[in-house]
Amino acid sequence: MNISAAAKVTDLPAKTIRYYEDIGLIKPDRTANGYREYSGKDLHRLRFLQRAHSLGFSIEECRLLFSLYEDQYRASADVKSIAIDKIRQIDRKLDELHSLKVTLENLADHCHGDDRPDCPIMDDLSGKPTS
Amino acid sequence: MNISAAAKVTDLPAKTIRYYEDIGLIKPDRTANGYREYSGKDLHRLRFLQRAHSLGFSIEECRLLFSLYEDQYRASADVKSIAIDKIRQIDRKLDELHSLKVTLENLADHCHGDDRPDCPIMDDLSGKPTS
DNA sequence: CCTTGACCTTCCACCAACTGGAAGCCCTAG
DNA sequence: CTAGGGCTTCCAGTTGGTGGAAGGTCAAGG
Repeated sequence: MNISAAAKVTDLPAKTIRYYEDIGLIKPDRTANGYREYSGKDLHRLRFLQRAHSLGFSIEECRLLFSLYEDQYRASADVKSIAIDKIRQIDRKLDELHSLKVTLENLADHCHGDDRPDCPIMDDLSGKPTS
Repeated sequence: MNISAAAKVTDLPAKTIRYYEDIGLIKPDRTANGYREYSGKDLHRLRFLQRAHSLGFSIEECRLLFSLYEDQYRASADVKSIAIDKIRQIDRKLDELHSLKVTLENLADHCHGDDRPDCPIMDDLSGKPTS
């Protein structure tokens, strides 16, 4: 299977698949003319990477997860702890975004939003003390 | 005021301030020896940028916001619509992170997390149908 | 006067995770 | 035989900086 077909079945852009090869995540065979040839194993690996990445794991985390996947004796606890870590990272990001949102909403709520120039959002950004 | 003092009062790393100059966000004077010299106006501008950026606005959005800030006749509605847009972006990101979290939590909850190798997280990543 | 150390300057490289595009080979259909 | 599409490589750009090297400047201490 060549790269564009592999791209279709794995739901990854061809460019990304080449990039994954650059950084050593996958090493497909080559046909006589130099084209990349993806085996079933390669496709499985790419799908694994696609799923892990879409779950928010970084490339390096995906690399680690796949090496754990290939190690048939690894403890499930090792995998679980990575997932738990990722959940904590997501929680921190959620908190941060939530407080940003609250701040912005407060500012926007106090801005009348018409064609007059006075604007509490600008006052805040420019460091004017809140009245 | 030289760059390290400016860094202190604006809560921005000196490197970042130089970077902001590179991309045209600020143009401090230079003293005879070539050192950057930050005026009160410059500091105000840097603080504006720092606050806007910490509220989640991108560099280009900060640039836009500052040009609106300098336009004393702009309508507050123009500023408000940028803030509302940003709030919507944050909402989308919150939704996305939340569903990631739910998915990961489901996977982690079903993983016994001990020293045995079988692991539902891996099963999911490798495309094994959920039992 | 000289040295030392803390500044400052510029420039270049690097991070993640791709994406776009150019130049050029390959293959097939008409 | 040519046109198109797909494939290859390589280079540059994205965002928002960060780290470091090489070298100029300045003030204090001996």
